[in-house]
Amino acid sequence: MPQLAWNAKEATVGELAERSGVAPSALRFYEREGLIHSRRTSGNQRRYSRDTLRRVAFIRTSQRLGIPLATIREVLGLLPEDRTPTREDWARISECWRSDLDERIRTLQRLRDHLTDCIGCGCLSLDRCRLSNPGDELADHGPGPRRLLED
Amino acid sequence: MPQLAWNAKEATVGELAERSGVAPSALRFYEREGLIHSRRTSGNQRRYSRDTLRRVAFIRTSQRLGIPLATIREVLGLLPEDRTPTREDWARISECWRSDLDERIRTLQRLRDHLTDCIGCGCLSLDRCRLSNPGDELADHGPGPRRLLED
DNA sequence: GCTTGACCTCAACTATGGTTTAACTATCAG
DNA sequence: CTGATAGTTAAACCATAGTTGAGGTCAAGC
Repeated sequence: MPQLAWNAKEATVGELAERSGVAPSALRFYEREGLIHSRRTSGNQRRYSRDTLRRVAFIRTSQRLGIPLATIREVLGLLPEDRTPTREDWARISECWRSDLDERIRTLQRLRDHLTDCIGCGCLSLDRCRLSNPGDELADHGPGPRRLLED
Repeated sequence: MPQLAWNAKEATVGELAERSGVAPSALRFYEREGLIHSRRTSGNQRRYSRDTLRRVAFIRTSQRLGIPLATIREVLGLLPEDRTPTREDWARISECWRSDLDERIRTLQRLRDHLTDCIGCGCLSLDRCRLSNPGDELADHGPGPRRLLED
């Protein structure tokens, strides 16, 4: 059984995984992607400082809001590097997501209203229907599944 | 220059692509995935009946609403197979997306409200914050990017 | 000192929604 | 009949967000 206590000392991947509820493979992936950082022991094992737990919490929460990792990484870059982030620091960068959420809600509402219209007229045709016309107000750029309904 | 007129006769992939604004590769992909169907000529080339254009329009529109192809395929299965779908048929299956959209809008609104609370208290911590707790009201099942914030 | 469990890296695989490329064939206009 | 254009297939590749497995190392308890 791994040591769950983590008093003022560093954590291993396993410990951070247990504390955060995030799989070790995911933590290594986040590190590879530059979202979290670690010190290495002489034997090349990861050691995480205590504020990494909050960092991981922020990442997971942001993902639940539908934010892609690349965007989360950018915003994490706004945290101060010279000191441990304070509650105000976290609150400040959390603000970044609000306008994003507002925007997505508005977009979905517009789409729903158009859909209601289009069900009424039964159109859903390429040239007549506003829903079918991407240039109208939405555009998904590039292939592959990325952010759905992004602006 | 391909024949853009398509009067009461069948269309090739290129023609359907031009009319629908969807790349030929995507149309072949949709066919492989069972979302559209075609007749084959003696030389193994695809020929699409005219109502396929509307089918493709429905697919693209649904994708713009954030519906995954697998779900779109299921709903397309509700169309009558013995006759060309009428406007009422299209309107009927379009209804399927409304509750889906409503649900997603409500989910995003809940998340936004929680976020506003959490910015206020600056928490975003694993055990205290409602946003960080997946079992609460949202759950993303399985790995990989699929529907974001689905229910 | 040895065994056990946890760690390391790298590569391959999952799923979604396609695009791109290679090698080959069909169809049509002149 | 020939050449251009458009079609065919399968396999490989893109991004996102990881997981899984192989093969090897580290650290701690006994």
